[in-house]
Amino acid sequence: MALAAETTTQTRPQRADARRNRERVIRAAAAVFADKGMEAGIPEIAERAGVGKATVYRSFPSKEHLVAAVATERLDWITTLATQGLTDDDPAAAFERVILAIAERQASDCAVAGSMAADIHLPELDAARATTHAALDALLDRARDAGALRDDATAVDLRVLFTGIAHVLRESHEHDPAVWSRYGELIVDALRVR
Amino acid sequence: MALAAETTTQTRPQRADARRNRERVIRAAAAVFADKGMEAGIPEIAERAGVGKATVYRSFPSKEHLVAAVATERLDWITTLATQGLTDDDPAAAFERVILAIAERQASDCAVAGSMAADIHLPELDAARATTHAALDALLDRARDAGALRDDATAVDLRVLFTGIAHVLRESHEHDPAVWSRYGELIVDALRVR
DNA sequence: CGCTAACCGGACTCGGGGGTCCGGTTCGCT
DNA sequence: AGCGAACCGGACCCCCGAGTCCGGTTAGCG
Repeated sequence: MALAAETTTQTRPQRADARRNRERVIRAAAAVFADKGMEAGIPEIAERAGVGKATVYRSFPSKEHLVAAVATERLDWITTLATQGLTDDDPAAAFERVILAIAERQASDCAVAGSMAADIHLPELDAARATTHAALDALLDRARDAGALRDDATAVDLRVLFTGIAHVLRESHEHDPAVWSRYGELIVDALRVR
Repeated sequence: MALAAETTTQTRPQRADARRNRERVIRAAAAVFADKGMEAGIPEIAERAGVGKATVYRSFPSKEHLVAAVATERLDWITTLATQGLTDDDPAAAFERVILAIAERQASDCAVAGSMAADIHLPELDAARATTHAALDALLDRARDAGALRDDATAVDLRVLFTGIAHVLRESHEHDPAVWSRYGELIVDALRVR
């Protein structure tokens, strides 16, 4: 019975220490991915969690599953942000605010862009991606209908621009929020109607 | 004696077959890098050149040297393009034309963006990069002075936007010139004055 | 308290890419 | 043609990260 709802579906009861370690691992992974990006290694995550590699693989069958878990959190965050933006009175300003908020967070958390860029296909992650994509498209549509964006702007463009820029800035260890905000502006300008 | 000037400095005379293989390797590398990006492996390049790995390492002490050789060619091409743009009557149009030309070539040659993104520091390559950077900055300055670009636009922005987008599009195996031209436009729009 | 199932983690294998070595071959000068 | 130096490439080494195994440990129920 004990079908206590967890963050993720938990079919069988586990021991308390196992549950605790799973949480430690996912926290450590989020921290490491935030610093180094999704390409960070499992050994580093395990060490940061104060745990052996095997323990990581106990809760997450492969590295992809671990990445997916963190990425899903970030995608859900973006979805919430974009959905909130839909209720804003000024569609163009709402769009800009959302992009800048994402860019700002990315300054201190590489996993934001990483979650959009990850080339991983697991049901959980695909679903989160689809939801985020839909929310962003809605945000774009509203701004376009208000005459603020170019006709062919899509959420794909957003992903390409944002994850691309993020990739380059991460390699140069850029963490200055001002720089990130500025590139957020550039993205907005790129999609704005001429 | 025999100090015949080569493309790259050649201190000692080599045998003809060695010289021929060097050329084959660099052609193969350019082709592979164009298809797969600078992260392609040496084995693949050697095979494409019809040569063993060791022969690759005979002419190029490390993979970085090989990448640098191809990257320098591409950077020189960009430099020529940008320099020609400087003589154009319309600074804004010249800027746009150059960006679009680069984007168009990138559609079928990943090494263009790769040459700007490569995190390699060899004298030859650093020099080429500096020259390209200067030429692009001059192009930007002229367009800005004409009132076409935002005040803070730099060649660094160009590199960040272009290599970033290229990175994402390469991963999705995008080779359609139309798509590339469109992203070229987006880059131009991003840097345009509002 | 005691016992068993579940869990833990250090040590292991496996695969792939960069870089090197040596026995056989070829160039090219005489 | 003959010969030595230079060159060729298949086989090898090393490192690093993903993923697995087993002997020791601990939770937690009766």
